[in-house]
Amino acid sequence: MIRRTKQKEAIVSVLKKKHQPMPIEEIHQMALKAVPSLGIATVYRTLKSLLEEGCIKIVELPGKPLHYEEAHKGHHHHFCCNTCHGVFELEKCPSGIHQLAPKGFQVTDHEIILYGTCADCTTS
Amino acid sequence: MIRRTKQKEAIVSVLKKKHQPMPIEEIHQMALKAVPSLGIATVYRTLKSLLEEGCIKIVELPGKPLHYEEAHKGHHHHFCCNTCHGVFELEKCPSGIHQLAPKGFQVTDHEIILYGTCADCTTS
DNA sequence: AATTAATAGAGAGTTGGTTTTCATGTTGGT
DNA sequence: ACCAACATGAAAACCAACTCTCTATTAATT
Repeated sequence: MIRRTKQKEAIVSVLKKKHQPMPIEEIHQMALKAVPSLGIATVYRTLKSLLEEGCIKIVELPGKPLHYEEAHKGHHHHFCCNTCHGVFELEKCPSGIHQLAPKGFQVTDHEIILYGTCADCTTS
Repeated sequence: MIRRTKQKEAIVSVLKKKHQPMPIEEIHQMALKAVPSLGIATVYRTLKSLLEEGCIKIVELPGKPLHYEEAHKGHHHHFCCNTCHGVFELEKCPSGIHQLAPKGFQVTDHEIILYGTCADCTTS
């Protein structure tokens, strides 16, 4: 039987509130505000079960730890801020990208990552 | 004084022959054919100095160990084969990608990765 | 050929991220 | 309120990638 605990609720709540992919460490930091005793192992365990339930999904970014985001969003890509290291979602996705592949190559998926400075870091 | 050793030559030769980004392990495997006693530490050391000399550069791919490729190539992106896990270079790069960013975001760089099946794996 | 200082190889050690262990605490059903 | 099962927290263990340490080897100069 699966139980309802304040730890789980805190973690899920963090992911619901921040609409950006977050690394484990940041999820832990934010959830600590609700449950100060929260251990990192519990964050790992909870994210693992949320993944298995299909509620969240993993975002892999080169050279960064795994990030997690809610699963119910449509196809999209990401922007990584080189200043604050935040990861933001991009709405649009250019068509025709698959044509970049050489002849004979079958493309099933693609990833686009933009790097630069986010709006907040640009103005400040 | 910097010396010319068969180990270094073997490693450089591997990178020169295979025109694809390779992970350390694969570089080691191939260079072992020329120098059977070659230790992995030497591969790391040599790649590090080649990086510092600017002869090679790092290719970071989500969820994969660092790959290395020769540095003198122009701007390009990569294709990852889900079957043989080889990484291939793409020649073209679509323009206008930077316009995917939201207002106020400054884009300085971008990464595109295609996933699928390479020509060899498709036909066999 | 001898010298000597850079390089190599083997294995130990480190690092960052993640999982496991186990004693303790908590939840939900009775 | 009680109890059994599940969940938690802390620390240890784990893992893969990478670096360091130390002794032996070897390239380049003499």
